[in-house]
Amino acid sequence: MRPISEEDLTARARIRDVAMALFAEQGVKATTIRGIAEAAGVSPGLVQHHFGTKEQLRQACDAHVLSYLREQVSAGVTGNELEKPEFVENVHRTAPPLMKYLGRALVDGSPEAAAMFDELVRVTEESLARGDHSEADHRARATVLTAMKLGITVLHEHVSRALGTDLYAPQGALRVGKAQLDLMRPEFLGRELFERARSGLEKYEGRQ
Amino acid sequence: MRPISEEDLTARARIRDVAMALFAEQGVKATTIRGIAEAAGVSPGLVQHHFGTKEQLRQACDAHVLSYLREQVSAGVTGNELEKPEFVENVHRTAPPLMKYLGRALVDGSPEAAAMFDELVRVTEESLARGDHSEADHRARATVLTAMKLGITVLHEHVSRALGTDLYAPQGALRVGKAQLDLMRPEFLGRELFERARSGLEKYEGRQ
DNA sequence: CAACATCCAATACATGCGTATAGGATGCTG
DNA sequence: CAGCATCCTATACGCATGTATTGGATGTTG
Repeated sequence: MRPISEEDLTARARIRDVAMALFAEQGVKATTIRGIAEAAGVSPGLVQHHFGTKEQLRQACDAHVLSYLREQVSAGVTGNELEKPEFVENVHRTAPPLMKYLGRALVDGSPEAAAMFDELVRVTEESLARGDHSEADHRARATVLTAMKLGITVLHEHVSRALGTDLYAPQGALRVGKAQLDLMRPEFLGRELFERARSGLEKYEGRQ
Repeated sequence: MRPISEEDLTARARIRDVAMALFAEQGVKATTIRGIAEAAGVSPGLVQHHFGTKEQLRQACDAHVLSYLREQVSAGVTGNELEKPEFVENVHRTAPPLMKYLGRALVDGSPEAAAMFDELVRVTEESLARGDHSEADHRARATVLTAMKLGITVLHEHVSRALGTDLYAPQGALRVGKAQLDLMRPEFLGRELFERARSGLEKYEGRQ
């Protein structure tokens, strides 16, 4: 698995990645085709050649995060890749730009991002209902839970500033992860999953 | 206290309110002066006459939410207005657009909104440190707490959709409020404040 | 080698935008 | 009533942007 540098990527992929970064930073409307082209080191015409219109480029970005996230989640959950350090390492290197884009897409009103939000609420609700058969408002709890979780992503810039550390750097992610576990009632992750997460974080802490 | 309808407001205030709503919905860059003018029922020139440039209009919106929020918070906390139903009623009628704007301003990169985030982190951290003199990472907990809380505001559209109810309608706010209390460890609000919040919500529930 | 598809750059064009400017209507003040 | 400030509209201008078009360079295929 060779390290992927920017120059190795095809122009098309480079344009897409740059577009995702700029969309995430400035929003779709404030990002220009010319700006993307310049940042990617190509001509504006090439952007158009590969993606047609700006809207289609945005959809390509949406599709890319969606497929990436589904892929990694299924690899991490169904396949037991989570234990492998190389998997974790790889995720930590490639995920941040995608997460930032997802956060912006949620606010900018992308249908794909909205669908992903709904899906997260659904699986969270199922998980909650499995552990607690009372008449509690699982839908509301699941919604609040995913909104809070994603809220940290959406507000990553402010979180990083308040922390004095980049949220997507190891120390930042660690502090935020532990704080989340501290603040949350353990029941809602399932005691077992909760402990697994805590021990995972502490093992990670030991490595640093 | 007469009910304030749109027509009672001066043109300047009407423009500001419309601008806040459009900025919140679409973002600053995607909102046009002409769009604001049309929605406010005035000419584009008038927007310019009252606020100069689009950037100055944005700053005026920032200043307005800031002063409003500080005013209401101080009235609710230091003054004991929180018990009065008319105060609560008034807040519930006027606050939603301002909260939506604040949420968007945090993502769009307004310095004022960032300052408010930092201030919230600071007071939250002080509150946490007051109740717990251990060596816990109060800064991280405070940051995560405010990011989560504001995250619900920023993602209000998705929260409302997942709930099937407007977050800023009474039932929606109630469900979300209760879910937040359910998910959070009580220690972090302070036991006393926690119970006060819960009883307040339930009293409110009884009214509906 | 010829024909062609693909990748890429350069130019041109129409549109929508922020803003500057000029002028009209209204109400207040001396 | 005269002068003036304020509120408001209409028009115009310069600029940036999305996109269409044209043409060249490169590799691929028959």
